[in-house]
Order: sequence, then C-alpha cells, then structure tokens
Amino acid sequence: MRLLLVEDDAELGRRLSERLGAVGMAVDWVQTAESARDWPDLAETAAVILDLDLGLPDGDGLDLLRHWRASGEVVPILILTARGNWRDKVEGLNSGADDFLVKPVRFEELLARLHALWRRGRGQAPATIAAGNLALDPQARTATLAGQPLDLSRKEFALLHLFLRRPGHVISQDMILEQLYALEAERDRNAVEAHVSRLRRKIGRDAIRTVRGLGYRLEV
Amino acid sequence: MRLLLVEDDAELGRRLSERLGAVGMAVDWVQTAESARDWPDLAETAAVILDLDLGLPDGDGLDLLRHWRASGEVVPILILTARGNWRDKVEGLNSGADDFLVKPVRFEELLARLHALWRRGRGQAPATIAAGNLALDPQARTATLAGQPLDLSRKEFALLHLFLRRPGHVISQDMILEQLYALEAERDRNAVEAHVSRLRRKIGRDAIRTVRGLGYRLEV
DNA sequence: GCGAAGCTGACATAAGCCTGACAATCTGTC
DNA sequence: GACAGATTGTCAGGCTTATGTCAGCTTCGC
Repeated sequence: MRLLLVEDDAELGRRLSERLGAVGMAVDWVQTAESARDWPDLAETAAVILDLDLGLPDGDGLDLLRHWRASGEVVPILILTARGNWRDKVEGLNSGADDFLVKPVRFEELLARLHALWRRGRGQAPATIAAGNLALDPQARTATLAGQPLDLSRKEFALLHLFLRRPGHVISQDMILEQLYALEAERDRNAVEAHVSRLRRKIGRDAIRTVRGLGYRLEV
Repeated sequence: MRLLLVEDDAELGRRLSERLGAVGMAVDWVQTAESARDWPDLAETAAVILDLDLGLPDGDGLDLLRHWRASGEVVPILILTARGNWRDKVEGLNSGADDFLVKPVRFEELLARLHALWRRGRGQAPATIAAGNLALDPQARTATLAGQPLDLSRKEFALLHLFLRRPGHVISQDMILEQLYALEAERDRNAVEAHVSRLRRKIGRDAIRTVRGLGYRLEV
C-alpha cells in the first residue's frame, strides 16, 4: 500500500511516515503543495493524506484537492484539519475528499480509515483490479492477460491501470495526459496515441476501443 | 437519494428525518436493529445512517453492520457515535463502515458526507437514462439497444441523448441544430435529417417518428 | 395528384488516429 | 561513470471515420 503524505509540518510528517512505514506502508512525503501537485505516481498511489492547514505561498490544500478532482483523479484522499475547523471539512468533502481526520491524529484511527478507504477503492475485493481477461495488481506492479503475465513499461502499466479503474468508460486523451504526466510541461497528444498503440500491441488490438474525438475505452 | 436511518433516539431521529426530507431526500427511519436487519429495500437505498449507540436488546449497531457486510451487502454505511468513543469508530470502520460522524451531528457536515458517499458509490452504479429498449450512459458514453451495445458516432450519440432526455416529446430541428452545433456557424437542416437517418439505421427505423413540420419524437 | 417536407445513398473532405522509425532519455549493471 | 538496453517522445506519412452536401427519390397532407 503506497501513500502520498502531503504535510508541511516537519515534526508531524516525520512521525507519520515513520509509523506508517513501520506497519509496512510505502510512504512518499512531500512538504509543499507544488510538489504534491506535480506528483507523478498518483496512479500507483493507494491513498493521499492531505493536510488542509498547509500554510504555504503556493496554494493551499483545498486548491490541490480541487485540482486533482477537476482533472479526473480518483485516488482516495483523506484530509487532516485542525480541531473545530469544520467549515474546512465540509468544504473538503464537497470538493471530493473521501474522508477526514481531526488533529491531533490518533494513529490507530488513521490506520483503520486508510484500510477502509483502500477496501472501498477496491470494492472490498482483493488487491487486484480486473476486467475481462485482464488483471492488474497495483501493489505488486504486475498485470496479466488471460492468466499470462504481461511485460509492461511504466507508462503502459499506468495507462492500463487507468483504464481498469473505469472499464467501459471513455477516458479522454486529456485525462490520460493529466494522469501520466501530472503538470509537467505540455505533452503532445501523439505521445498518448503512441502509448495506446504500444499497449494495444500487448493486450490485443481490440481491447482498447477508440472513441473518435473523445478518447478511448477499455472493452470488457 | 433514498436513505435508511437507523436511530433509536426518537428526538434525534425525528429531527434528522425532517431536515433530510427538507433537502429533498427520501428517508426511511427505523428504530430497532431488528427492523433494520430485515429491511427489504437495501438495494434501492443510496446510503445507511447507522447509530452505533443503539441500546437495544436485539443486538447493537456493530452487530448489524457486521451482519450486512458478512452477507455481502455493499450499500454505503455512515455510522454515528458518541464523542470520545473512538474505539467504536475504529471498530466500525474495520467492520466495513464507509464513514462516521461524531454526535452531536452537525447537519451540514452530515449532508456533505452523504453526498461524498453517494458520489463515490455512483462510480460503480452508473446513472443511465433509458426509454423502451434503449439505454444510454452519458458518463461512460455508452448506449445499448435491447442490451446490445450500440456503436454511435459523436453526433449520433448526442442526438440519441437529446431524444432520451425527452422521450415521447417532439424535438424540433432547430432544437437539434442548437444542441448539436452550439455556437458554431449555422448548418443546413438537411444535416439533421442525415443524422436522424443514420441514427435510425442503428436503433430501428420506427424508433424515431417524424412529425411533419415540427420535428421528431422518440417512440417509447 | 401536386407541392412541400423529409429521406437516404453516394461522395468529398478534413479531422482524427495509427504506427513504423528514429532520436533522446532514462535505468540498471558492472 | 560508462555502457547496453529499455523506455519514451517526436515525426511523418498513411489510413480510417465522421459528417456536410447534393441529388434524386419517397411520403404526406390536402
């Protein structure tokens, strides 16, 4: 279970990473909204812990949250707020947060909530997501086609992961760009086409259906 | 949005049902664990609000929660606990609750959390519009005829969407032009006729009835 | 049976997409 | 740190598809 922790408070950040690490979680810890916004591996992140009380010049936690949701990011997000700051909580939940916790954080509760989020994301199911004859395990970073292991590059894996989270749904090229590249310099849409092409070569030409002018869809 | 409220406290139950009802939700309120356990319409319930402090002879809230989850019930469940009863929260989340709220309940927060739960749940149960043997899911951008997936171009999809929003109503050519072309330069009405023709080929000639001089109507 | 309205097959065209090839970049290994 | 191999971005040319237009036909109401 890989987490992104967005926490500006050095003391709290260190303590949380340590304890989460101790129970076997992989924690990426960033201390600014900017580095969080540009975080490249959200597709491989099981959940985000986001401190709303970020006192930073480059945008606060709520902005970050809205940005992610606006760009179609579906990773579960748990927000932290100071006690009594209930307006922020409501605002946060309305902006797409999945859960919140009031500081001071009680570690057992944080753990329980993370597990709940994670189970929910997986639909109570085991750690793999599957559709049709495709299956993917984000934790193990493995994927199979009809039981046979697939050899996928990082981008291909991220792309397949993205598709598998919404099988049957149209995923736009812009969404793919956002997901694969965060906010890095602009990328050509042709790059997306190239990746789709390469992925198709591996999972079957017809597995990914083109929807002209809109994007792609994983056929189930 | 239809809710099941499991609350033994008459005062709190009444207040919550009233306020939830006032914002347009359909609330079913039960006061015992037994009637909740036997509740027949969970499949049509958008979320359950469950008071964990049920002081009843026939089982407490946690038992109920575990019972539902054990029997595969997936409805989102939000639990209520007394302040400071954090052991129950952890227990509840570990038993499959999706969220919790500490009493006293702040109504705006409850609303926000319900909406968050609902949005989340929608990811799995897509909102489709249907009429007759036609169905369409705007989110997934899919459409089916008698269960069979339809292969529609962008304009055809938009057209069918337009019809399905007002089945049985006459849609004028001007209305279609407006919808399909937004602010672009004006288009020939013949373009509309061509699109209708193409759509008819795919969903059946008789599905769309021509109303001379007025427009078209989707037959249901 | 006449005219207007609507239908539809055929076609042109352009937008959108695909993919092989290559260069740049990254990654891991010795 | 240098190298090999894998990965990824870019380009170009070719291919497919969507869609507007036209022309001739059908249908409808009177």
